[in-house]
Order: sequence, then C-alpha cells, then structure tokens
Amino acid sequence: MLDLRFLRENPEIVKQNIRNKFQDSKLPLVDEVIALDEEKRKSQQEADALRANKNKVSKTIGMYMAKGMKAEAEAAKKQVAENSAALAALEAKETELEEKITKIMMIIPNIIDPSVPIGKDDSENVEVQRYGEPVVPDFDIPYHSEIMETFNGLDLDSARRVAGNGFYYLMGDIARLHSAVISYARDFMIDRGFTYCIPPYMIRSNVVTGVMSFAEMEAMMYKIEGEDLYLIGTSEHSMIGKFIDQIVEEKNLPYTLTSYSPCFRKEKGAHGIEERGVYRIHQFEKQEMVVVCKPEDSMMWFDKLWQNTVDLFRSLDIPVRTLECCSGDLADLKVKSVDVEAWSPRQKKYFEVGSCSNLGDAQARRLKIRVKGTDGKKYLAHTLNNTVVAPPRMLIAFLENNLNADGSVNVPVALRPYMGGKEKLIPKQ
RNA sequence: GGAGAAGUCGCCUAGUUGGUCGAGGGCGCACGAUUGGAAAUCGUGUAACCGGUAAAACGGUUCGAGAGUUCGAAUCUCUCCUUCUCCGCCA
Repeated sequence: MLDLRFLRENPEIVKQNIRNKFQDSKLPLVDEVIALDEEKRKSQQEADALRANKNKVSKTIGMYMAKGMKAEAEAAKKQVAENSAALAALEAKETELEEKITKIMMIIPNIIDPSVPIGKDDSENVEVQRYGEPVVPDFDIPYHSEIMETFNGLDLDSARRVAGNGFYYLMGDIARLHSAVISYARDFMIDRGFTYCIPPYMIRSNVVTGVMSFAEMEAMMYKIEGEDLYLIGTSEHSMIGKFIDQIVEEKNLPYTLTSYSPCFRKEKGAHGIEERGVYRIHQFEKQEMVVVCKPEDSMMWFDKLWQNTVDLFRSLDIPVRTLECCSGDLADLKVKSVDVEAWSPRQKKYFEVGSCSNLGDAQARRLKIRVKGTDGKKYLAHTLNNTVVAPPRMLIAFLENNLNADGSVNVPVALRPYMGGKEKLIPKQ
C-alpha cells in the first residue's frame, strides 16, 4: 500500500511503476483516487466545520443549563438539530469516499526497487546466483513419493482416508528427517543471531485481513467453525500480526526473528502433474525468518535473508540458484523479491523452495507498524520475510540430491547430529 | 466452561447523580537553570491519527474495540476483546 500523499504528489512515478509491472488497466485508478481524495478532503473540511460548530453550541447549552436559562438552551438545541442532518450526510459521504480510496490504494502496486528487472511474467525472471553443480546422475531418480516409500516413509492412502487428499503420514526415517531438517534450520538461524519464536497457529479475523488481501484469504485460509479464528497459512501471519498497531522503539531495531509453525493452506485452484506427492499439500511445516527494520537497512537485510537460505541448502549438499522476480511477476505489495530454487536431478531443472521478500513500508503502512526514532519522530518500519525451509517440500530436493544408485540416501554432515549420527539411510524395501 | 471485579496520555493514578475532561496529579523521559562535575532542587515541555499551514495558528477524531441513548458520554445501555480473583476441567 502506497502513501496517499506520495501518490498525490508523484502521480507520474506511480503510473510509470504500473506500466513497469504491465498492469496498464490500473492506470486510470491513479487519477481516480486523486479525485476521490480531493473530494474526501473537501467533505472532511465541511464536516469538521459543522462538528466544530456543534461542539461549540453544545458547550453553551451546558452553560445555559447551569444558569437555569432554559429558553436559551432550547434555542441552542434547535440550532444543533438543524445541522445534524447535513452533518450525517457529510459523514456518510466521508466514510464512503474513504472506503473507495482504501479499496483502490490496496490495488495500486507498491513502487518497485530500481534494481528490479522489467519483465512481463515469470518467464522473464532473472537468475542472480547459482551455487553447486546441478548434477544429473547416471541412474534414474524416482519420483519423490516413491523414494519415500522405499523407506516405508510415506503413507498417502491412510492420509486420504483420515483427512483427504493433500495430507500425508511421514513415517520412520523420513519423518525423522523432516524433524531433523526443521531442528537444524532452527539452530542454523539461531547461530546467525535470529531470535527463535513459536507463534500462535490460529489468528483472529482482524489480523487475517490485516496481513493479506481478501482474495488471498479466500484461497488460503481455513476457518475454525463457530470461532473467530483462522489457521495460519504461514508463521509470517502471526509474526507480522505481532506488530500490528504497535509503535516500536528505534533502539530495539532490527527485530530478526525466526519462527517455526505448521502452515495450513486450502490451495484452491489447479494443480499440475508435478504437484503429486508432498509437493503441494494442505499442511506443512516451515521455519521462517521475519525482519522488522529501519528503512535504510531493508535492502541490506534482504540480501542477507535469501543468502541464509542459500547457505542452508548448500550445507545440505543441495545445489541452488537464486532467481529474481521481474516487475511483472512481483506481487503488488513487494518492493523486491527473489525465489530460492533447489536443483531437481529428476526433473533436470530447479524448483522453488523458498521466497524472500522486501515489502518496504507497504505492509507497515497497512498494519500501522511504526518506529519511534531516538529523536522522537515516528516513521514506518520496513518488513521482510523469507523461508528458511519448508518440509516436506524441502525433502524432495534433499532426497533427490542425496540419493545413491543403490537407493540409500546420504545424510550430510550438518544433519547427522539430528539423525542419531547416521551417515546414510538404508531403504527398507 | 461458570461466578465476580476491572480496563483512562510510556508506567501508576484522579475522574461515575453525563456539560470548559482529550482529561488533573505522581513517576519516567526531554530541554533549560543551578553545579567544577554529578546527585538533589527549580522551571518548561511531554499521546496518536486526520485535515489545515511555507511553518505555525487552527479544526476534527480517539479514555480496551464496536454500536446505541443524548444537544453533549471517560462517565449511561448493549455486544465483543483483554486482564485479575475464585470454581470447574485438562497437557
């Protein structure tokens, strides 16, 4: 969400930004919102004047009553009553205009960083970095669910009976691997100075509407029946929600948090053939990082954040690349974003395992996350978030890249302490 | 889940027969005076948001949130949220 004042003063910048994102149909919204804003300010001024008058006259009524001047008091009451209809009309107009304005402001995209490559869609995303050899071994790599099954590690049939499609039982070594990855990722981030958090897994509706758009909410969030509660789709929801309406002290910045939570998603919409198994599911677990910082520091943190994910995958012997979202593929709220992709030797391509975003002050403006500077001045914080790991999807990359010809799976050194010291997992069948 | 009490400006607190209360006092904080420096003392200032202005002045909104009664609500009514105490129930 942009600052309305900024838009008012820089309509051309906002329009060019819309063009850069290939959303030309939104161009008329800029002038529309400027006109609405002018109208709103005008009616606010009128209404304020009426309210000021009402307040003044009401006070004189008190004085008259105290002195027992009944007739004068009644006359003043009549005077207020005369204005009340006009005031009510203006107030209705004010709220209506305000609603229209916010609705549009929610749709107008955030100004992208100058460094973001211009492009129409994800086909024009730009690779910024690549680590590790994308090896294709000389034996066939089975589909990830089949690899898991050789360890008796996955039971989708029972999951379907118990909860339906999109759920899973992880068993034995695979389940242990899942927990090991999460624990390792947690400690990895703690070692890098992040504060470990376990947030609420359910949040109220006002937090939901604060952290996401209505469309996102419909497509993602599970509602608890009979309660004003939703299951979180990512710990970002409760972690950012933590700061809603807060004024934080500048000396406490930056907040560098790493949170664990299960994530619940409806995943409404079409699923492709590559999304069988545990790639796209209704429930998964995620170690996340969230940063709330000063505006001037957000780009520095952005680079650090995605680098953390790259380093973690590297430490598990998984080749990765970083792909920058071009202007057209960048979500409206984001200033800049990269996807971290892991190598799939089976598909012979990279696939998304994490996404790192700098929201600038857009999220903070929506949620009123402010910083009180050491000079007493207040300003909006910048917010960022990034995936550390999200198994079981992450396990796909892990299993494919550490698989041996004999079906065994190497346990990278870093993970061994979390796997009872095992160097290798041996298939059960 | 049941019963009771309460939620005021960073913190503590005054304010309930509705009327100069957006709000008094204390602490804290900031600045200034005093001091060789500090403590203590004294003085001044100290909520957020919107509009307005070159900047001010000024106007509006907000006393947990929302709605209502009223010319007027921190004060009355309703709903919700939160906290505390007691009981119940659990991990």
